[in-house]
Amino acid sequence: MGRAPCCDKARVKRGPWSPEEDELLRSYVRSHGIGGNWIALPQKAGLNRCGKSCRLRWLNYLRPDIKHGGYTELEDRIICSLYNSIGSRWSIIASKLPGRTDNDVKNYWNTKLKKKAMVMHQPQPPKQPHYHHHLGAGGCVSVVSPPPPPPTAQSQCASSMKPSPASAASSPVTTASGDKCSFGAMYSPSPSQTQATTLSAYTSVSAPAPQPSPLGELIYRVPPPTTTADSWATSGVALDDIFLHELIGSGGEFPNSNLFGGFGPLLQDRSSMELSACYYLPNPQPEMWAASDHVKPAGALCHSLT
DNA sequence: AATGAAGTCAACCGCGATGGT
DNA sequence: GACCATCGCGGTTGACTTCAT
Repeated sequence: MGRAPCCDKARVKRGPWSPEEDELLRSYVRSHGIGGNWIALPQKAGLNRCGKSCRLRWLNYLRPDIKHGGYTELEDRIICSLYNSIGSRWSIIASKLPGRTDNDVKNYWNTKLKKKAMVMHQPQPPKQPHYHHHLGAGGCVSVVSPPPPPPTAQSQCASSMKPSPASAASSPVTTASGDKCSFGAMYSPSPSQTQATTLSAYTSVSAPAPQPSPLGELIYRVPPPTTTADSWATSGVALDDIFLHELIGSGGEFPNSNLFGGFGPLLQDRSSMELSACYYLPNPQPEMWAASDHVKPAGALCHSLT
């Protein structure tokens, strides 16, 4: 037995919205607000549309602060980085991009960014350094071997081409041992790099912080690329770490406690912890691990990514 | 100019989450 | 706790546009 439809599909108009319908919805929302009930809204607004359709139209198109197209390189990086970190959680990703909607970001990823990454993706050359990871009890990793070459935008994005498990919030990379880790783990900078970049991102900027626009804050935190060519390579490395912090929340509390298995509270003390990676065990529950140093924890496993 | 392929994106669908009763 | 209505999300579809031949 199927779920009852939200409205009588035979009686409501479907398909593209006319300018008249747009104006009806816009003017109704302007004068009455949404009123907390999208299902009842169409009738009140004089629209022969399903409530869900009205909601979608408003959120994705009619809202006054919506931006369409014209994605900047920074937005590309944010999308790729967040996709690497949390997977296809478009609403979360879109929330970091003022004026962008989840639908828009999703379309942009599916039609442009993903393809770009696939085209650019090159198989790893045989002589790759092995990135040894210390696996803590929580199943997380920290890079302790010499850092890999700086990733390019393409390589960073390309890793996202691997399908994400539906329940895990990232694009996993399978290690030699069969465990999975996020791309951020693979390309975490060396301890000194991480520290320097993270410190730079959080504390070394002397200019006053901009106003609370999420994107503004990100711009503030991410060191601006010096050239177009190195833009991804220089700031992309740190982006995952920055975003993971970002996701934990400025006060240390994780905005979505389900993400990363609710490990946010462990990460409150930034001064002594380095957020190193997000690591997935065969258990699909993703977990965050904050390492206070880079010494292999007792009983930890060591991986080589091949 | 015609036509088919590929790309784009608004809109739809169905499901899980959430909140009220 | 069960039930119901609604919301919000991610995946998918299909109409339209652009490109290549």
